[in-house]
Amino acid sequence: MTRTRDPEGGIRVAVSTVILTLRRDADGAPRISLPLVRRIRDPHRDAWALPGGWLDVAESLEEAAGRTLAETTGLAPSYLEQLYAFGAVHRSPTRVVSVVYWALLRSDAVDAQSAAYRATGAAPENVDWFDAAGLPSLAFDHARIIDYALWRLRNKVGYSRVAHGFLPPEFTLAELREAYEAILGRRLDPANFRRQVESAGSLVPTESFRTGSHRPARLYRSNTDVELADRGPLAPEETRTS
Amino acid sequence: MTRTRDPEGGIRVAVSTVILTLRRDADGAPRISLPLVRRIRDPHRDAWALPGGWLDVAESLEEAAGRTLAETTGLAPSYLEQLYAFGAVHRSPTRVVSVVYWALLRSDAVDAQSAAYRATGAAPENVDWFDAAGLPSLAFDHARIIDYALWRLRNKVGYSRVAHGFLPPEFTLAELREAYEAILGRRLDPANFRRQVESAGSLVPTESFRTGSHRPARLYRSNTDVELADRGPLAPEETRTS
DNA sequence: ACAAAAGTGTTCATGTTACACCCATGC
DNA sequence: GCATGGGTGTAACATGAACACTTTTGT
Repeated sequence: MTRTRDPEGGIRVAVSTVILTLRRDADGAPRISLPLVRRIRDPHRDAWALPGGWLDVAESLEEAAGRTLAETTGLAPSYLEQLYAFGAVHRSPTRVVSVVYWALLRSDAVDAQSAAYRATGAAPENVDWFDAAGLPSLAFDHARIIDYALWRLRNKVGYSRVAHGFLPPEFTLAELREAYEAILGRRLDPANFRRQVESAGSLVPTESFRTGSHRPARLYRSNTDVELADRGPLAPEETRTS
Repeated sequence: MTRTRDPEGGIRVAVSTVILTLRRDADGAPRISLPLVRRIRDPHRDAWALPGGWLDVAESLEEAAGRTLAETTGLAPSYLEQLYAFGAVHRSPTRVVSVVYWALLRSDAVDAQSAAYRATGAAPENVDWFDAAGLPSLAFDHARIIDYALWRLRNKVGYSRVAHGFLPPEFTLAELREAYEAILGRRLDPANFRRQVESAGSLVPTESFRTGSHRPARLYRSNTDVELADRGPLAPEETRTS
């Protein structure tokens, strides 16, 4: 903001979002899954790309992320965080700076919305869900952006409660552990996992139990006194759709 | 990138940088210090602001950060990382999305450059250095941006080698510890600090010693095999000025 | 000799990992 | 009854904080 030359060089600002959820595969194991949008115009026509769009003058970055998220999935995220601003000169034929967010969706909400779309036949067009481990070839630098989002998720799960963003309000410890295992890509010891999350103080036990197989498992709630992740001094105006 | 309406709403992209270094105060204790620029036009004329400028069509975000950094300090950073993209609608009278970076400068390089400026009388105008703990009132949302940068630095120092970015190629463990202490704002046990950084494998002992007071202290080098911080899958094109 | 910083050793508390074991349910 | 996941106990090990102690210099 100290330069004198004309700033307007035809740089456009786009906002895209890496939307993540857990879906169970054929074996019943949860996998990280995300929606992609098939592009209907050049560049990269017909290629799969991250949901996103141009930033509107009247909306904040986070509002734009929430908007395209709703347009793509019909849902509001359980967690939304800015990932990175990508601005390499040649990442698109025209000059575009993409501010990318990443979001978590509750898997039960995704399933319910999918069922509703099937019932009404009103699903968004050109949107499909993909297993994060088996993505098609993607437009622009979106493959690397997704890699980075998954890396951030794997890191963040170690020092925050973001994994709760995948789960409904009540869940068993096995379900929470399965979420961690899907994110980290490795099995966790159930006994040690229990003690770690219990001592973290982020869980509130309920008096309900999930029955149906073997010994019933106690249901827990997320402790809503604590945010899913510490955003530091980033005040609500910048981190909330408000 | 899926929307149909006209994208061009007069949104401009600025790049600013929180430039951090260590300077010794009157007592000889190192303090985090940063350069600010006095604004010469509205909005916020005469207020202090972060160094920055409009993003040029032909330069990447990181190049823009490096450029304003050089314009402000005459130096290249020892560490440079994107901090956050700020895009609240009313953070400026006109619509501006600011992609903010944070950078570390070696304190010896800053001192040398200051001396050179004094010798030649060619110092950049309207630039002054401030102790991070005693900042004046700032333009826009820049005070909060600096808070966030300092928070990020404090966090990152715990799981990376970023503190080395403040120091010359050779330094004593006491100097490294002083850097950590200035960042964290608390004293560290010299004995435990030594073992922790030694076992981290990021230090290479030399055969030289810093003499002059009491028992000579061994000089160390940073292990250049490892980056100052793990940037994950963000490839060089996005993280380097190249 | 003494002060002060460099550097080593030791102890205690805490957290992590591995794994043995008991518990409660569906079948 | 027995298989299976839910849940508890425990020992081994790694990590970190606190602090006593030795070493080496300048004065």
